[in-house]
Amino acid sequence: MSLREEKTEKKKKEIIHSAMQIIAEKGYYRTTIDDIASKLLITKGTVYYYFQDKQDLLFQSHQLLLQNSIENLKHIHTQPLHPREKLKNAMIAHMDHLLDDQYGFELMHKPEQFFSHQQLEIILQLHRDYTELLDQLIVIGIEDGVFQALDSKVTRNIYLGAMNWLTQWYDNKGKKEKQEILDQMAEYLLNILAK
Amino acid sequence: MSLREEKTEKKKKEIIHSAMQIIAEKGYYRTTIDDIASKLLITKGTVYYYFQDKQDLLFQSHQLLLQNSIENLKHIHTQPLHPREKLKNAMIAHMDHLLDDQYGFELMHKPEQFFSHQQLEIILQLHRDYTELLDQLIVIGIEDGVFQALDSKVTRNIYLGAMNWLTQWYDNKGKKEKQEILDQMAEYLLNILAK
Amino acid sequence: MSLREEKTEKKKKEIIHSAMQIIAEKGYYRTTIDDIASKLLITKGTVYYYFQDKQDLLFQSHQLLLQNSIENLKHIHTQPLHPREKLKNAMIAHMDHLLDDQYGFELMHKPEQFFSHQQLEIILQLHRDYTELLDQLIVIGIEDGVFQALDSKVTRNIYLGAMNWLTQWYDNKGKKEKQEILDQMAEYLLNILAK
Amino acid sequence: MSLREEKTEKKKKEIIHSAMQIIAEKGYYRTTIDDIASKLLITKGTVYYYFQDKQDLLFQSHQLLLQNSIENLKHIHTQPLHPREKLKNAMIAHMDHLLDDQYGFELMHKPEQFFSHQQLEIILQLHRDYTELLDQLIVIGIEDGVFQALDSKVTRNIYLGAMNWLTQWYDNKGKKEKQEILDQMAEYLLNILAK
DNA sequence: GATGAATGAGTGTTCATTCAT
DNA sequence: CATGAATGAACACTCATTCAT
Repeated sequence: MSLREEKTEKKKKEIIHSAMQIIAEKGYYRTTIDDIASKLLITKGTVYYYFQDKQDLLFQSHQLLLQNSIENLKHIHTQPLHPREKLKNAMIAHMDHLLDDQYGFELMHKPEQFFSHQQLEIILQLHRDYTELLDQLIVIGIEDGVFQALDSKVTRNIYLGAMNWLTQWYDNKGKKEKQEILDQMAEYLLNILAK
Repeated sequence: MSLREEKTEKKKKEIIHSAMQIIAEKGYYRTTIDDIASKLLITKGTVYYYFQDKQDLLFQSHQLLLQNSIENLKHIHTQPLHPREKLKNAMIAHMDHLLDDQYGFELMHKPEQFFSHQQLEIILQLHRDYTELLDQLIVIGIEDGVFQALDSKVTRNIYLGAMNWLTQWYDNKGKKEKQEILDQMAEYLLNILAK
Repeated sequence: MSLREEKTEKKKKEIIHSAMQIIAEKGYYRTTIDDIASKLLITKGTVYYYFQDKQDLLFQSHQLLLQNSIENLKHIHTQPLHPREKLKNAMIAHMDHLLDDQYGFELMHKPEQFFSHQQLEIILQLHRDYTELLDQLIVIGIEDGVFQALDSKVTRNIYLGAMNWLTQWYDNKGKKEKQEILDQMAEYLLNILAK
Repeated sequence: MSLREEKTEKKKKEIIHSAMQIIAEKGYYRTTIDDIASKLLITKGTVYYYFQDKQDLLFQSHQLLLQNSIENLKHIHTQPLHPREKLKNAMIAHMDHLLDDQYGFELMHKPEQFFSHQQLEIILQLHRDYTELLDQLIVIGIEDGVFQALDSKVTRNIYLGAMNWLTQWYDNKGKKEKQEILDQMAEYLLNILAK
């Protein structure tokens, strides 16, 4: 990658980051291109220089987010840990990521409303990749006899729902430490699979 | 209530129902008043005859939904059943309702973005009423020694998240019967509290 | 006039009166038929029973107002007074009327914007009748040698402008009594014609 | 001021001028943003690029008008003329301005109906500044013994009313020359203060 | 006579998008 | 590369008006 391309890439990430923050706060429809631009002290036109349109910006943001999450999961897969610990780590990483970047919740809900057909294909593939990795953690645990032999897909969906919902009720001014809550959540959820 | 008032009330409910369906499909911001009206073969003006504005329509819809859910839960409370069965029934009723009326998911996410301060007060109170009733079902089970003594609030939030997420992945053309899925979901979730 | 017609006439005047008050406060365009109706605890439909449309209501109100003013002036004409006193009385009556019924000021400004062609004819005729009567009071004074021989039309327009402007600055909570102000205004204005 | 800012300023004034003309003709409420835009062969959107909303456009127009008038009056104050001539010049300038830019009459009537609280503060202050300057011209004449010692505020209000009313009856196709009429008006009005 | 319900044309406003410079 | 200016398609909302009952 040339220096120029790197610079471009860096600028794009800046814009994506700014967009993600504002969309997380205000939601996709309430966020204007102006909001995103003015936060970075640039103009609307500049955003259009780097992205085709609002949808494209959203798409690239979402894609980046998912790719990062997948990388995370892959990394966890490679670690030499007990299946229960691996799954627990995956869940905690998921929630951690979610709370840092509250963004995206809106988009996980009916993504077909936000993306074009082509984009949707890619997004859904990434979703599948992510859930696949999650499923494997469950399946491995079952095969190892660590977990009950439940339906891995239903279980995974329960996990995703419960974890994603965290942004609704997590109170960062609450008494408990964040890590304590995430740990508790993970433990409770692991109860489902416990023998 | 006079005949005329009843008719008005009926019409309002018709509009609310139409609105709920379209908002469930397309989301609040993509739904126009025209969409809602033309589905009922009436005009925009008529919608405005019954509701102050788009927000008011949304508010009244949401309020009605929550009130119905609360009634449901209250009814379950009065039934002479084992705590485990009560909680299971409550969960199944929640999910059943959700799948019938997919609406509302979007709104549960950051309701402060959709409602005025006054409206928000009312909505949040109804939320509290609902979760309170759910919590009680958990607490009673714990006190009766049927459930583990987990944190009822965290457990309840796991339940709500997992259940609300169902609309994301439930496939009504899938192999399994709806009732079978709901039962399975409830059973898995009850695992968390199982001794 | 039959009893029924009288009742109708009375109701029309009620509506006209209500309309005049609100239009005086809020202006023609900011006043809705609903405003006028609800002040009288009747419905929009009822207003349309008595008047063809908003314009018609406005027209009839304005017409009534002008007719009353003309009657006033005619009455002053018949009184056995010194020309200066007659003119002064006419001015004070004009201002008195204006302050009671602040209405109409907006309409005197470019009436062609408010009325249909036919209506305009009638309104303008009434305007002419009124100014004619005012002019005569000036002319008589000049002929009697009481006033300077100024251009009566220009003088009359000065008088009308100065008087109609009163609603802009008259402060009914001010120190001076209303009658005192009106007297002072009239005296000052008479200075113009004074020899 | 940069070239670009100057261009922007120029464009804003163009729009203001267009708006003032149409509002003078049709009144504020009958004037649509489309009217204003299409007169300049631009689109509605462009108007909104330069002004926040219709009210803002109105406010800025009115403000400009008043500022110009105040400048005029200040200039007259500095001239080495007899008090009577100064006042006469001020009156003629006022009327001249009014006839050129018929606009604004509607707004002087109950400005609180057109402007926001903040805007109103500014507008009223400008009104006060203007009338203050007018009052001074009267007071100076009185102190110099040129005028009768009448109440300067009442006199000023008579002057303003009579002058502003001119737009109602001035007929630019009439026999008399404009300057002749304005001179006559001023002379008649000065009669009031004449000893 | 009176009303509640319904209408639809009109208008202000927003905002993603384009493009010449 | 970046920007300011301009656009126009949408959309929420208002309100005079109509009409069946």
